[in-house]
Amino acid sequence: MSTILDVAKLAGVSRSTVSRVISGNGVVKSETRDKILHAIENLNYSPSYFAQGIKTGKTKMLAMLIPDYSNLYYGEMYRGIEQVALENGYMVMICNTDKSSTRERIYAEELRKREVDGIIYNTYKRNKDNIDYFTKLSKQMPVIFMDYIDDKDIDVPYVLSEGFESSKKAARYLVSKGKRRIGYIRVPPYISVVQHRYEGYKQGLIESGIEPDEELVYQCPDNEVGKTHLDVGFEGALFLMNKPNPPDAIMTSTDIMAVGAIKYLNGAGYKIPGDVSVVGFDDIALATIVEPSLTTISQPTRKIGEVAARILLAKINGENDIEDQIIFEPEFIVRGSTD
Amino acid sequence: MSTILDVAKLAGVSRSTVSRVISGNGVVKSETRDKILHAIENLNYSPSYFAQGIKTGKTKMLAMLIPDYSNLYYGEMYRGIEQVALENGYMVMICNTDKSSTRERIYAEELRKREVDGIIYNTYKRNKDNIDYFTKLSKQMPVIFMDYIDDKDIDVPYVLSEGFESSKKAARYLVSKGKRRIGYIRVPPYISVVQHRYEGYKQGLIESGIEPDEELVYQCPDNEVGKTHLDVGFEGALFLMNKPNPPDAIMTSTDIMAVGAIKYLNGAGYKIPGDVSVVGFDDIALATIVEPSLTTISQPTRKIGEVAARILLAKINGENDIEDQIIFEPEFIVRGSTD
DNA sequence: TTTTTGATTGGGAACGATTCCAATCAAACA
DNA sequence: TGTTTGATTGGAATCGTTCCCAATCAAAAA
Repeated sequence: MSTILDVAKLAGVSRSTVSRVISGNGVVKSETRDKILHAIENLNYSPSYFAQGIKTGKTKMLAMLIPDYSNLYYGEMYRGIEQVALENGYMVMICNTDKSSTRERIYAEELRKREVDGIIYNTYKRNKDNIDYFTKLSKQMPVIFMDYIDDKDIDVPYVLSEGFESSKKAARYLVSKGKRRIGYIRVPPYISVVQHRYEGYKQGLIESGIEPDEELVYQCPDNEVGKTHLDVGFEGALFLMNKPNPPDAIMTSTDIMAVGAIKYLNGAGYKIPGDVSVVGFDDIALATIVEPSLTTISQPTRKIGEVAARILLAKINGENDIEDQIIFEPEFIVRGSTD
Repeated sequence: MSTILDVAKLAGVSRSTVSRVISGNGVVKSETRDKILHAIENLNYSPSYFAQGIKTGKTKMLAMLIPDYSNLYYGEMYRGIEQVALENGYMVMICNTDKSSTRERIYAEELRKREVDGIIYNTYKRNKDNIDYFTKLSKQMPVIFMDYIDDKDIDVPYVLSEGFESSKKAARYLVSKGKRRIGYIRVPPYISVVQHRYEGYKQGLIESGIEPDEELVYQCPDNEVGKTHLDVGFEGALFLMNKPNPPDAIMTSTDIMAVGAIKYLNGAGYKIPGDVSVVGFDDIALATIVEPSLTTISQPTRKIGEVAARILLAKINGENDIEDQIIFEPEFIVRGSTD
């Protein structure tokens, strides 16, 4: 690999001048620039990230923490992030935390050592220590919280989709379709958008004149590790449908849970949506693969990733006055599992 | 962030001595070592990857090129890689090439600049130029080809699953179940394991006394971009089932294609496996989610990732005499789509 | 023609480690 | 007691950049 010195020699100038054209800081006469550009071309030179990093403190590297690689919601978000990153000469490191708070910390520590320029933080457990850790971290370097909301005035950058109004809408839609016993399968109420979805569901029932019934809500136990949303959905449906007075519709916190529920319902011989309607949340690709296809609330997931990456890059570039708390409006999409 | 000099000062020794305990090269008196370890602890010091990298030329970073993030086969492989990497202080960068040869090159170029220590190369198109590029690259730095096989004596490191024998077995199984018109949905015959699977299918038929019928083979057109295996499977099933004399079983190159086929068959009202049996290849998680669950040939995908990572790390550490061409034997798993 | 000015360019220190080589020192040997 | 030896340790150069500051140079002004 050739160095800046080789380029300088070939172009007949000094290191400094070459550095100026590479980094774009400072002026260089255009003939000189051309000579240097030529030399760079000839030598197939590219500056060492190490040497640059040691001086500038920038790695041109972003990290994305995700709780579960196999949840393609994050895959879709990643696509948006990757696109923006690549356009700007950044690379993205995916850190799969497997829903473990410990692994979040291990990765955070590793990322600190590696001095990544920014962190996109997707968490699942919302462990208080970790939230505090990343909140504090966000004062020192660009960090953006995804899908995290405690109250809207919290002092960290975030990007998320609104969940309350859209869930309310879905619940009301089910009622308008003649459903009366609408169940819900949910993850534990960690402070998060997921809780808002649940609140929206309840509010939707109330506004439709139906009293929410705790009997129709299945919440997966808190402490079961290694269990996927798919399992939770399956078990939730099994649990709810075997009640003395089972639901005629089921809403869930996420699409994957809805797919799990559909899997149970199909297997147990229920007709969807005849016996039971199902509504998910996210609109992942799987939503159109399952049979019947899934009515869901669609987040602009890819867009969310893009926006998060842009905010991060802006902050890295020192633009601190940008808007860094963004809430997207999702869209209710009707498919076969309700109609 | 504190530097090695801070540690040296606090411990009352020189930079060199601190460096010796960090890198583990050279001897240090155990009392001195303890003092230094204490100082490191106190200052929460960790060496700068930049400064280390500039001297050692090592980034402690691996890259994994994958053609499609949403194909969870790669997700499972990644888990294996990640585990080994993390255990050894490495991080893995996932590079999603979206099946584009151009993007493969863009990423390769970027990775060269970033001087990653090793590359795990999953490709889809097997573009000749790129194969050559990575083959040449593999002479200069650790690169491992995944699922790639032209002939077994090719001179690059690789890890893959055998596809011929297992596909043969699956075909024979279908015949033993009374199926006679066994179709196949496949991707174009780029040099690869996928071709071997197809050959195995044909051989299985021949050994069962059935003449392979080209009419029952659907090969997706070569030039359609943005089309997923899922789409191919769907279209393949549609194509085959609407022939004058449709198949009574369908095998596919990959599970995702099989899922696409199942989606069509379900939608069109065929009974699986009564009217048509379906067999996939890979055993991804989706295989047990679809209805009916998918009979398939199971690769030890995670293990494959682990082994690939270990080979890479060995090479990085200069162990060049290790075995670096590994072939795994997959397992035939019977589920609802055939029984 | 000499001086001033602004545009370019070069030189050198710095970034934070690693590593070779020389220096130190105490114990062992003669 | 003087010398050799091996174990530790320190010093200095080095890796490939960036960036401040000083030097150079040509054109414009005097």
